[in-house]
Amino acid sequence: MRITYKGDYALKAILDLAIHYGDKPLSIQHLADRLDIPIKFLEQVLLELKKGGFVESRRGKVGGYLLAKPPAEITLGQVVRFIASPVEPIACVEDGYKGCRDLYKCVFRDVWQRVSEATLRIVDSVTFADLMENIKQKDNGQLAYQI
Amino acid sequence: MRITYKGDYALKAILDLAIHYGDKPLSIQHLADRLDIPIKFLEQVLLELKKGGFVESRRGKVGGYLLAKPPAEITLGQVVRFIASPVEPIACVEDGYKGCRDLYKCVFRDVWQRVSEATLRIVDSVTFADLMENIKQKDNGQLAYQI
DNA sequence: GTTATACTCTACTATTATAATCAGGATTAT
DNA sequence: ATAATCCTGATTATAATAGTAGAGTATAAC
Repeated sequence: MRITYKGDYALKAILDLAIHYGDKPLSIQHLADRLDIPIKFLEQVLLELKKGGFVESRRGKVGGYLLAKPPAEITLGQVVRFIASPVEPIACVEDGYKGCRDLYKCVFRDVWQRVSEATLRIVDSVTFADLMENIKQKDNGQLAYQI
Repeated sequence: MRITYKGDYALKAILDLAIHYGDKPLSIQHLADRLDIPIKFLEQVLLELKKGGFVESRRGKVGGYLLAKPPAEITLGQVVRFIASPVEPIACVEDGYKGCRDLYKCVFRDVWQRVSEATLRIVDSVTFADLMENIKQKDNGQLAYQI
């Protein structure tokens, strides 16, 4: 697994929307400013997240983005797998890989498999509600606005 | 952590040298043929591995490469950290990262930290002697030549 | 119904990482 | 000597990543 800027932006945007879950929509402009993300890039990311069912949007004057589900129902793993690179650490599970003559005998693959599983166990167990809780703890019971 | 072809090649070359530990040197040509790696690319990889102290080389007519240490003293983690991309799944531990305004409060970072640790626990616990043992088990007590 | 505000969509560009290739030069056993 | 082998540095090709640009569409408010 490798978290790119795009994935990082996606996670932060969702966290911000989670913090404002139940409120009015947050505009792209607003999110971009708060999260320090190039606005046109964030547009693309949010559109993708919408297709993935993570967020909803409202157009027009009081439009913006909303979290599509309660924060407790979205895990880091779901977002990472959807928007970022594969969780697997190596190409040998992907198409067209030709580094192995006999994949069944590859002893490395077993190790990468274990790494994948360990990674998934972690990212699939963390929800955005958990992250909000962590923020409160770090910030004396407040939901910090600086992400 | 993301294993590239380069890292994959490095690991396979070391495994092959481990299998032949105590024998005559293996030439780049030989390794490239057996492992199905572009020879000029493998040259670069082996040179790098030499600088890292993983392998030794002999020039001249019966030259080639040798493992610099017993297979039991080289872990996957050592090689991966040396030759491949960073084990950490994200850029926020690297230089020049500007996706966080306040790194100390970043709740994601804690998760990536846990992923790193879990990954390291695995790759640091596997030696090339372990891998050789696994090959034997997969191949009815033989050390398979097809990697 | 006009307008301001916001999202939507498609295409393009720059930068970097990855993978591979090329052309020789240096060393050493025989 | 010479053939086999490693050594060195430059170059190229491809793809992924990150970011930019601009025209279009929907909607709430007036």
